[in-house]
Amino acid sequence: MTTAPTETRIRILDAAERLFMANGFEGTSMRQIASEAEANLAATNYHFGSKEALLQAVFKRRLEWLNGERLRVLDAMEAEAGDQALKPSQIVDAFFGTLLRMGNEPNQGGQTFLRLLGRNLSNPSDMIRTLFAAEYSDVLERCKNALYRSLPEVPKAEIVWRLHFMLGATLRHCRHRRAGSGDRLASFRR
Amino acid sequence: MTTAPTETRIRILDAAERLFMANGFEGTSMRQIASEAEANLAATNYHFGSKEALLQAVFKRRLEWLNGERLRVLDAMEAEAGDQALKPSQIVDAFFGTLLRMGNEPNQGGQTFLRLLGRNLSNPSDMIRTLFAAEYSDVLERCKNALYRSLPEVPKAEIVWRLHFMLGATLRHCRHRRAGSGDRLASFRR
DNA sequence: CTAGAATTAAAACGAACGTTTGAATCAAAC
DNA sequence: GTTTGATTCAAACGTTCGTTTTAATTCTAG
Repeated sequence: MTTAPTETRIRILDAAERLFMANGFEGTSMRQIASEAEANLAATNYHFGSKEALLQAVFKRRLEWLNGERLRVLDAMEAEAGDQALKPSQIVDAFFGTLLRMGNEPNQGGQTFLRLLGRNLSNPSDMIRTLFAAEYSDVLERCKNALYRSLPEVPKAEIVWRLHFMLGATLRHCRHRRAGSGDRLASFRR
Repeated sequence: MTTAPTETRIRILDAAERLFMANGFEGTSMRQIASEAEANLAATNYHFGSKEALLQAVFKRRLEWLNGERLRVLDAMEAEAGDQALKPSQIVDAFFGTLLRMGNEPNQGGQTFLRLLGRNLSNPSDMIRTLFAAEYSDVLERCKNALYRSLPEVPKAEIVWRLHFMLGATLRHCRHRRAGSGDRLASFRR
């Protein structure tokens, strides 16, 4: 299926991620990206096809890892819980905690990506919106079901609303976060 | 000095304000602005000289009104207070309250402008930064001095820091505010 | 070794961009 | 009624953009 990512492909992804975050999508040119990645201009279109597809790939790389990690955390939690329902705080931590912990690991582009995420999801384009719908459906469905089971007395529609609000608050946080402030969950524990 | 603003000049300013807010500076073209303002493309450069100068004019129009209003509020407060120092809450309301009340008046572009403000001041360009330094110096100096007098026991450097933090929080609020939520000061009274 | 994928280089494409130009239009002042 | 200055208009300018093409080169697996 997908071939192993090449060295240049990764350099282009990293450069695009950083430049999109710093200057926005329209404010970044393919020539800037190629130059920053020390790659040829044609290589960007060779690997990704178009500028929009490159932005998609930037998001997809991180979201695949992130949502995979979320599912792995849920797996571990449910294995330990046996047939008991998870605690709501566990589910919230699997979903939001995993996201926020992404920005803590040094030597990673997680910090840059989180801010790019916050920047682009405030006014998402149709493209970004559909990409997220596809990429998030699995983990979102699973978290919702876990919450239904964990909070049987709360109407399902209410749970969906609460998730919406938490997502909005988290994106707000991502958009304005600055590097090096330590515990990313602190602002959610008050 | 400055001639009375022409009808088209105002239409261009309004259109630019709304489009810059919706699509960002790089994401908005002069042709879009001219079309939305039902003006000729050349009229935009005739009235403002360049795209950057147009963005500056968008900010300047609102900031001149805003800072003038702030000074008027301070004048009225000090006239009533006689030779007594103003209360800190009064100064804060003159500075931040006036800003936030700007978005409450219907039939005005204040709401749009506040969000444009929040959007552009998170990563301000050099141009925006210098414009703000010039436009804000008067009212900021006066508010700082009023706070020094109002809080003589607090070190001046500490007052400056607190102002910085309040400005940051306010811009965060402006960036994510949505229309029609009523009292703009509610989130500051908790 | 060889075939195929990956990369570089240089050039060009049409489209859209910000900007400029020069003539046409209009409103008042003389 | 003509002149003057401000404003509007259609058209074009040069530049940059995303993208494509062609060819030559390097890397890598069978």
